[in-house]
Amino acid sequence: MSMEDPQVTAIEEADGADGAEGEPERPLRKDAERNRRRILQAAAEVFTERGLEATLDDVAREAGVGVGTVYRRFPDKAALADALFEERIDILVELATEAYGADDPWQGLAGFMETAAEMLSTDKGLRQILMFAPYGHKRVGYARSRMRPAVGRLVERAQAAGQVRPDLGATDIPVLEFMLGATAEYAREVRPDLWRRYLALILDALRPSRTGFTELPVPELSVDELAVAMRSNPLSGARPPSIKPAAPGGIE
Amino acid sequence: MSMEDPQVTAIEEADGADGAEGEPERPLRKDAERNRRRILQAAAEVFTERGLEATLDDVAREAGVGVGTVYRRFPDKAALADALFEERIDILVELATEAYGADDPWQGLAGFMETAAEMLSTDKGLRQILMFAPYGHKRVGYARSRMRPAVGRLVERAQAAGQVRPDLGATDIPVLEFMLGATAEYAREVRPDLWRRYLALILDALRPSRTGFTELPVPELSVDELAVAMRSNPLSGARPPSIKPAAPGGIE
DNA sequence: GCAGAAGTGGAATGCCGATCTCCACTTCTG
DNA sequence: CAGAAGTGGAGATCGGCATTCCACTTCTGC
Repeated sequence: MSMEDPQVTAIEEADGADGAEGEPERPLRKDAERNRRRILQAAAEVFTERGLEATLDDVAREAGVGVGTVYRRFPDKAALADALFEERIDILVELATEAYGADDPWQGLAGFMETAAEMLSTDKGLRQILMFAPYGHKRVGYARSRMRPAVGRLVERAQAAGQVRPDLGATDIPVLEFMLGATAEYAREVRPDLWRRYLALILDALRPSRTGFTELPVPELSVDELAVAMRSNPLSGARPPSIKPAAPGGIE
Repeated sequence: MSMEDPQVTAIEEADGADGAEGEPERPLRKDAERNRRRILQAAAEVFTERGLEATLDDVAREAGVGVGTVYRRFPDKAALADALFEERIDILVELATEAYGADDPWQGLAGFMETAAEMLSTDKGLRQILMFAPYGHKRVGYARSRMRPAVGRLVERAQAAGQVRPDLGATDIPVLEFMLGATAEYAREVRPDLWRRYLALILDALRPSRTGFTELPVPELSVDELAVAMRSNPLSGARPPSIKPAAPGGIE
């Protein structure tokens, strides 16, 4: 039993993501409430787009408020991110569960993989939270514990139907999703949907055997696109210092 | 036009990777020479292991010299990295070329993909230089321009032999290698060779059709391993501040 | 319509980690 | 053995970011 309905959207209802308050209610002032919503809204935009390395100043600017205001509502960055992604993680878990309802076992699995990849590739913040769990260990751990059996069932059912190779494991799914997410990020600037090509490839790999191959939904990267993807990628902690200050001691 | 023969190995011959000297020679003092070699050696170790975000202090410590000494030999970090990875990039290019010599076209392609993935998954610095090109644009660009046709030939030959699906493009190969490299990094602490499992999967995907499936060489990640991989991953700029200094006079 | 509570902006603070410089000292070489 | 070459490593400098603080503004209840 969860203590809160997981249906509520983070944007509208999350109140600091703690839920261990002695005080039941304390209606915010009208303007404050409006600002709180703006902040969540802005955080959604910024974290989704640029990931968790975006600063709270960025969020504040996007929201049109000062940083102080952000801190008045959320104890720290982690709390904000946590509140924000709660909903999305729940959606993911729900997807895995629902997919079991599909008539065709293969469709259930493949469809889930596609939808999940779709979410992940759109949402850099979600990707980071799920893949690297920098914040919200509890929430993510909980989500995973619900996800695991759901995905497991999905895989096993498809295997039992002879639609998926028997040597595939349940944990392969998140790893494959990780690969797709990484690819999406890599190609984001040139081809935001390149991951679909590789999902199709992977799905072909999951079949126990096949005659012919699935048509790939997206063309390969051109050589130039590949070059741009490489260059434009802001990932990795290894960036050359923007501009080197010349020797400072020289003149005084 | 490069002003130096790209064949020279970085460790033994690179001298600062500049090449714009008026002086043709200036033999280093014996101890200096020894140190220079130690530095390259240490850099190889450190950058390979921890990637380019390792600091020059790390390199210096590993080499058993002071940072100043490093700076005396290499103008800056980029120059050191550049000198260091030159050789490895060349090896990669050579591999692609050699693979064309294989009798079986499929073996040529598959073997190249495996060897390349092997190099990439072992060497975080190489991965970063190739995938994200933070330094050494010129060198990497040059390497790519030689790699492209070699890989293209490899793919086309295998396709002509009916061993690879015809909708595969040459640029798919580096992208797939990227995916494998990312996976290797992800699972590094728990299972350094997990990428082999996914390479096998991908290779199955590349066939135009198949009866049965290749046995996967490495078992799937256990649930615990997956959890550890997620948690232990130092990637991504979004780390929570190690310890928060409490507010002075704060309660709790 | 007003007092004071609640809320606000954003400059300022503090922290951290990284690169690169500087120079008193050590080691080599002729 | 003198002086040139080389060395170490402390610390100057930079930049970026989370978080705090407080003078000021806005709302709300009466």
